[in-house]
Amino acid sequence: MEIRRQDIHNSDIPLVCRACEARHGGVCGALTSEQLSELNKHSFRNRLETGAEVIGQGETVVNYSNIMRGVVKLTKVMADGRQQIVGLQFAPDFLGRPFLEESAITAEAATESEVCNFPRHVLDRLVKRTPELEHKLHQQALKELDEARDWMLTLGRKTAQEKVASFLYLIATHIDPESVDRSAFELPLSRADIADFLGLTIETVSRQFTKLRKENVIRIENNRHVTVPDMDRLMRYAGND
Amino acid sequence: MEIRRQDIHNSDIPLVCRACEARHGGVCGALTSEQLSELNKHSFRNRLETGAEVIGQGETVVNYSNIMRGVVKLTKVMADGRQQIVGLQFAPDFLGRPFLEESAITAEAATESEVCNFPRHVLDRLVKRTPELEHKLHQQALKELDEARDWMLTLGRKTAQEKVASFLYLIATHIDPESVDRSAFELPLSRADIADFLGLTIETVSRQFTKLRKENVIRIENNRHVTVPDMDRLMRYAGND
DNA sequence: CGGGGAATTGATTGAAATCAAGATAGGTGG
DNA sequence: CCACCTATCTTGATTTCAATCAATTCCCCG
Repeated sequence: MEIRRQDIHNSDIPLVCRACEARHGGVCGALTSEQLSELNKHSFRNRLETGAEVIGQGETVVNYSNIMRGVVKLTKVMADGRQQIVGLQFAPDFLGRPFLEESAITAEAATESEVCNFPRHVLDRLVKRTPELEHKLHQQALKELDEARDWMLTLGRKTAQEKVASFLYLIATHIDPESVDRSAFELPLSRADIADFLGLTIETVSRQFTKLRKENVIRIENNRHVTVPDMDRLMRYAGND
Repeated sequence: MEIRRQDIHNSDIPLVCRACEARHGGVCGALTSEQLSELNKHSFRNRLETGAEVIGQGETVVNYSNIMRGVVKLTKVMADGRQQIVGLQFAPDFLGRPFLEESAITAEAATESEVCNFPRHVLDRLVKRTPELEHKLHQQALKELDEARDWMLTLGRKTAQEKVASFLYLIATHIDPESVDRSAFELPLSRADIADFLGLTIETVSRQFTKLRKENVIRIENNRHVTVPDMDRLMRYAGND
């Protein structure tokens, strides 16, 4: 039996939006089909190779984006090159800092990705007229704030082993929100990126992976493919209760 | 010559709100005098001793607050007692996590403080009807997110000396937003709190204070009173370009 | 003036960084 | 299809910065 979608006038919804996740979990869900059409006139989608920069620290924001596929990392760099990843964004997250001209962070594709972009001023205008849209953006900002504060505890107080386990747990629970089986996944980040996310060096990350592997907390194949036999055990290694 | 205030019907504004900072920099600025009166019917102010808890990690949120005076610290604790301060809030900041039943953090007074509380459901209702209020809350969430991410770089990548200098710089620039002279101030946190904010131990914090003092970056009197002869120099010690 | 928590200082240990080789894997061209 | 090349990752040896352990010393308060 076929389920009828809630969209009454499905045909009014732009073709490219129909299958887009951002319309369900993401900010576009706050828009009427007319608004979606309007926004769509000014939007464009593009594919990002791994490492491709969406926006750089200190640059002027011209576009906001929705992540349609892939993982985007948000980084901050110090003058001498020390780097910290301050956030990871997964589809269908909104990408951008509303109400600020200049970006305080760099956003770049951690994996091969696909994003949907719209000019800043177009969305800003739409936000002013659409309380429901501002509410969605507000909700996402609060979610990111919760995540940032969780990570501050990890950065400030956890051991290297707990940090690496925390990272694996984070990826297991975020990489594919639809999947029931979270025990097998591909790491979206290189060892260098993981180190920058955890405030560690590549070598320390590698050593902790080896230790977790030897203690059968995880299995690793081909550097990137991870299997977790017991998720609760991983959580305990992460120091989460 | 006297300047006329922008409030047309100043007499309609609740007495306790008239002098309150939150009406200017804070969220109450988004409200009409009628809304302010309505909210005021359900609000109550109270004084907090140093260390007094506003809300505990895992507890149900019944009130939101505005900080009228003082400094409030937001902390997260691990099961074994390790603690991390994940945010500092200064007057006239809004205190609370909209749209969530349960608090993920503990909020407690870092200094003797004064807050204005309103029931969660009253403000939640008001937010739904007042886009301008949600906008204010959204702005504050984004500000806190920016600050959290700045601090993640500090926690993940800075040395103990840079961390302590970063803390001093943060306090110098936040403690009294009105003050032109930011070179002398009282520390709102004990050494233990500073350690929990920086992801260090008390001893390391103390040693770094001593080092900064010996290198004439700061002067300290009576443990809490700090003078900064050259703010740019402090900023360099903090690793901020 | 004396008691007690907070802060400093000192000695030592330890976890992660750094320095330095190797091993593995993914990609390219013969 | 295989050999080679180069990135990426792992492993090992050593150093270093901050944690830990242990006394004092300093203030604030009664």
